[in-house]
Amino acid sequence: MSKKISLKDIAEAVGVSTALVSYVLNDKDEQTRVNKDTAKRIREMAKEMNYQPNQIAKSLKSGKSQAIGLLVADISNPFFGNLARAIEDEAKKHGYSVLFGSSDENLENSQRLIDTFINRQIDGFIIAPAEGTASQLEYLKKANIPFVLIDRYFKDLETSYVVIDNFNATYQATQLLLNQGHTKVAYVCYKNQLQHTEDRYSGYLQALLDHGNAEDSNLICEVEFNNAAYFREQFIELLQPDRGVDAILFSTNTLSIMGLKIINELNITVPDDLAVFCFDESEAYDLFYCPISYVKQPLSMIGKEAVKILLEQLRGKASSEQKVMLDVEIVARKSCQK
Amino acid sequence: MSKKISLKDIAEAVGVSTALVSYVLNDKDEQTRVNKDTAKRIREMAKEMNYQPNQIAKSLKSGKSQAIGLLVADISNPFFGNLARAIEDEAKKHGYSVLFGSSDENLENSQRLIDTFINRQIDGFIIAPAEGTASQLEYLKKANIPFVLIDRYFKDLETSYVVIDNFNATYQATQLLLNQGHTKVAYVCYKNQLQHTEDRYSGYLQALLDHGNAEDSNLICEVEFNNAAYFREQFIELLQPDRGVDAILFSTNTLSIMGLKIINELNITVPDDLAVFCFDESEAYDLFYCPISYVKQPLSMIGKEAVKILLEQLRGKASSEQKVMLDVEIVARKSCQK
DNA sequence: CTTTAAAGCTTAAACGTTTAAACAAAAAGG
DNA sequence: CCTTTTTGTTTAAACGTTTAAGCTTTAAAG
Repeated sequence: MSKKISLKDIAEAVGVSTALVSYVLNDKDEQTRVNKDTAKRIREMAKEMNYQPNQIAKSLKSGKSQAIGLLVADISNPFFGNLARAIEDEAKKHGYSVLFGSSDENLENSQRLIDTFINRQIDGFIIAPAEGTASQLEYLKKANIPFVLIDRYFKDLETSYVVIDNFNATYQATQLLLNQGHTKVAYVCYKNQLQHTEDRYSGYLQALLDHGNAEDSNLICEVEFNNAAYFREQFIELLQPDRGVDAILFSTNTLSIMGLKIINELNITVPDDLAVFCFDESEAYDLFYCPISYVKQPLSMIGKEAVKILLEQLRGKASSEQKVMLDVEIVARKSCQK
Repeated sequence: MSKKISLKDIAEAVGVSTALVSYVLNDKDEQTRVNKDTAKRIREMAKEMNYQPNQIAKSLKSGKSQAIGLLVADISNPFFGNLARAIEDEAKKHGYSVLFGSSDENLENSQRLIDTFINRQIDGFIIAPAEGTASQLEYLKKANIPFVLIDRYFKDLETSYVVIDNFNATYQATQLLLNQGHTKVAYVCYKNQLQHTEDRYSGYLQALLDHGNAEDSNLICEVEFNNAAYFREQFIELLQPDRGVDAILFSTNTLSIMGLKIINELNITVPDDLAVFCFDESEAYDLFYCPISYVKQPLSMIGKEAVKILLEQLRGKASSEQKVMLDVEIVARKSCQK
């Protein structure tokens, strides 16, 4: 019981052609008028021999691999892990498998993964695109390979995407902090050209302006990705008493966690010394001595929608790009109080 | 620039047979004495036409898909997310892609994923096996499909695996708590038949005994997987003052997190009212008001080793099963002090 | 009876590769 | 000059499917 069983093996065992076996096992025996008895014998033999169809051969014939490629920044980041899980579940429901790859926000990694996945004939992509990958997406478009962006998108690129309303997310969070009476609300973010980064900043800024506050570069802590030392330096600087910051809004989960650690180190008390509003979910938010307020993204919804849209495109209902913008949930807890 | 380019297209463009193109693009032009000039023309044309080999066709021919299947309980659990990342990186280095699937510790899900992956002709598995899946693994053995277990293993099943020294992990943690002067060290674990569950319990128990304490069922909180309500009930029961518990050892990361939440809810102070020792890593351990002690697993090492072993098996050096048991790191911090 | 239709099955090509074997032409050896 | 070797290339089969088209045999219709 070691060798793989093929259609041919079944055909020989039953004494028919492979065509007939194929018809029956694909439930096309009605349309192709296979004798009921023959069909039964084929089905029985397939079961007896424990036949497992070779998806590779099917794929080669059909040109469809029934697989989708998931490209994220880092699968070990729970944010992407949760997205991956939602995508896996939805894909599985429709008979699709998921290949994943982590780009680490790096251009070449992203390109290599795209190439690998194309070679593997994946039917489509779900991508959380890294900065500067617009040209890679252009290429996919030209090559007619369907894809859906998640988490991030490009304003000047016509693609399908499922993102959150980033502007509104930070707008609401900032507004909440301001309404609580905080006067110097700082903002911590990554320095990059991605649209969602800009949208989040705009939301923060607009809330400030609408509240009668002026834009203040002293309140902004903008750091590079993957540079913990630089973050530490900048963030500690932001917390110096002379800056007078009394509230902080973090714009991603990684920044939130890194920030909270330093706040603890410096023995700053939340929310008495400093109010805090974080982004995304983390077990840590519940376990912090002061329950952390956060912007909650509808991760399962994002994953589910992305798969749905991708499948529609695969099925040729590629009517046009679909752009979905989902609302976030503002979870306000003790950490943002005055 | 929409249609896929095949060997045939290049062959026609250059005016040679597909065989020659195949030889050249696989760098076999030396051995097969292809004319240098022809080879150059083929290479140039391939580049010009942006040829991307069809891995599906290659796989069908070779019987090797250059893909491995990763089966975990839940990819959104950071523990598995981190393992997945380590596995992805190591696999990528050797030209392998990774398909993943979450079983949710469920038998049928596990079987379905295995079947799907076999259909897809993955070359081998890396599996964190769910309870009761021994027979599924037996099947893989019989079918000669290479696999390596991670995190868990079965004592009476000859397989390759990469796990931690679970006995030692809980032994050391328990001993540390006892040496600090805690007298009633409770143990929180899942109720299942998995070997690592038993090993961890044995480690805890042996430490108690070696310290002159007796086994005490009042100190054990054993709960079912995926039943938060039951856990809450049992765990609160364990914390009742009359039980006199002064320290707790959690045996997994999910139990740790759930437990800490309830400890917070009940306003129990760590470590004054109760010492705590957790398992695995979590951002929350650093951000808890009292830094949490924990048993740190060498996740990248586990992932890396698992891939290495699997690849050795794939390359036919299937000398015999390889069993790797790695040491954990005991990170003792304030939470375990008296 | 003959013709037509229906039922039940097989043949063969195709998907994009790989690779052993065959072949032709040119070069070398005698 | 003929034979052998070398060089450079093509042919064709194979991997495991799918599926249009063709082929028998039997049944129905006239």
